[in-house]
Amino acid sequence: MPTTTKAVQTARAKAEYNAFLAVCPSRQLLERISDKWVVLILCALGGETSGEVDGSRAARAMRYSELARLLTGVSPKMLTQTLRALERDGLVSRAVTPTVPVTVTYELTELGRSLHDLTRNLRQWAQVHMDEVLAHRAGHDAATS
Amino acid sequence: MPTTTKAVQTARAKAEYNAFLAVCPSRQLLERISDKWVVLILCALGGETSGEVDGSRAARAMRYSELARLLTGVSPKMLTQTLRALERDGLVSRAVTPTVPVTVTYELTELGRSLHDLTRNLRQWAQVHMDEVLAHRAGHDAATS
DNA sequence: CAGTATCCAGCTAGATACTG
DNA sequence: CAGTATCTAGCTGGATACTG
Repeated sequence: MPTTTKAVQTARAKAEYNAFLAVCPSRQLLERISDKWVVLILCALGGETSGEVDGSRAARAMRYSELARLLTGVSPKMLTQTLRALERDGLVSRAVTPTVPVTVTYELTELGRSLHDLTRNLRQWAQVHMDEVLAHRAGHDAATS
Repeated sequence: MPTTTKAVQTARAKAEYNAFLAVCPSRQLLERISDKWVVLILCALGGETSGEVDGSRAARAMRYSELARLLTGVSPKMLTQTLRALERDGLVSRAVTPTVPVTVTYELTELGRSLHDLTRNLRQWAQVHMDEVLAHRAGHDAATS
């Protein structure tokens, strides 16, 4: 069988590879939070609008345009797309108030807040270790050049 | 000035946007760990070769080909590229033993292990909450269809 | 106000073949 | 064994214009 062997092997490898991915739940989580707009929206709705690490800001609901203004440079497409995805996963809730014109607010759910706590921990680690990482990177680049 | 206005506005928006990104250190960290091969390599070198959560497996050095075999489906290009990036950031160390043929092993550094601890926490959260997320997602899809 | 629709460019990952 | 080199295809995100 000269024609199938390669393809079969590839398919098999793909299957195993997917299996390996599947057993790593942190992968699934990363798939959700590794999107840059997700992190920023989480920050915004979680109340981290400044660079502070006081950790005491309250989560609050924000309007679509409010988010758009805060996440400077986000296109309506990405903002909507990201918010929809987060809503789909039960991390944010969307509330429509039938004023004229219509008012829509987004807010972290309980689950969303627990995820936000995680990203806060990430931020914590980052603030402690990223300098080290960046320093090592710079050193490595200098040594290699 | 009819021609510059738009571009200037865009550039300004980009700058502000980058500033907002910069104040969020967790973004930088995510930039590093959100790569799927990074997570898998961290898992592998951290000793999480199975889906177990016993948390007691020791980190160990692994050879290039060993990693390639474990991360089924990874291309040599991606494997090398990812390992180099991790080495550059001081998260893994690369050791060459001048045997014939040459033997190369990779190992988590102290910093790498601390990052691996983080991904373990992520895995923890994922195992607790991902079902909830996926259930909500399924429910949302069913309601929307 | 809060989106939707469309188009396009850039980057990245995968396949593949080759080498010290 | 442990990579490097090259090419290409697909997806993602950004710009932009339009609408209930």
